[in-house]
Amino acid sequence: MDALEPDEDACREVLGILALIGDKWSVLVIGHLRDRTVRFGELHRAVTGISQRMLTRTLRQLERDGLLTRTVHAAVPPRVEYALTPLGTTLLDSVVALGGWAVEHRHEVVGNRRRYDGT
Amino acid sequence: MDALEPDEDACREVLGILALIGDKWSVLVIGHLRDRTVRFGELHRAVTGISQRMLTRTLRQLERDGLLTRTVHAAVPPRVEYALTPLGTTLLDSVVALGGWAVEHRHEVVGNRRRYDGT
DNA sequence: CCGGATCCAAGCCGATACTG
DNA sequence: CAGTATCGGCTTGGATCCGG
Repeated sequence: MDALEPDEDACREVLGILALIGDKWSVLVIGHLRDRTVRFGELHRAVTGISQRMLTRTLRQLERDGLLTRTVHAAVPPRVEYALTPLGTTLLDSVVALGGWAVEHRHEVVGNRRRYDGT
Repeated sequence: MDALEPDEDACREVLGILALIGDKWSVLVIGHLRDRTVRFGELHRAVTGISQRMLTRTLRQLERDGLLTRTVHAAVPPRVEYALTPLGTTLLDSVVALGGWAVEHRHEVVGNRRRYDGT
């Protein structure tokens, strides 16, 4: 694992960031913010199956990491908008690149699984 | 999310594969198999903190996906060796690439977190 | 409209003990 | 040596109700 361990405890940081990529909701949310600014309710409808709770938690974490911004417009009704930061955009690009691997090899992988399960 | 949704249900497959990357143990195990063939006990010692149970489960899943091979040498004492398949190697390359993003931006991310938590 | 707070079920994961 | 089996704690995530 040397390539992922420049020094000893950087490893935890890197793994923590990779875990972000592995999180289903994070990826979907980031994907939906690719080019636009999106409101909370809009995301709630767009990301199929996410609960309000999980959407809030996911957005908070991504905001904490500086991957997106949260802007509250004081008004009635309330209006909260989310958008990717430049940092978030670079991450999205990298994730899409890795997603390319998944798209390329997904048939191979599911084929392997079926063969393994059949055996 | 169009780039990750070539068609409707491919999305689940791709997300499932991305989840693999998010799995701490999978990444560490794959990393240790980069260039060598490794025995079970050797992995157990190399991957710090992993339990026997988790190592077995992780290896089984990676084998199921066709990312590594498991070869049993009938002998006493038993001897089981694990090695990356070509498919596994291509995944490792992609993961290392994404790990590059994490290494590049990790200070920025943890800085953001500290600022957020401080506020 | 946005999201915090609470309750509760499901599943993960480590520790431990036991087999071929 | 390389696992499997079982148990118990703990996290995770959905549902629901409530507040700004």
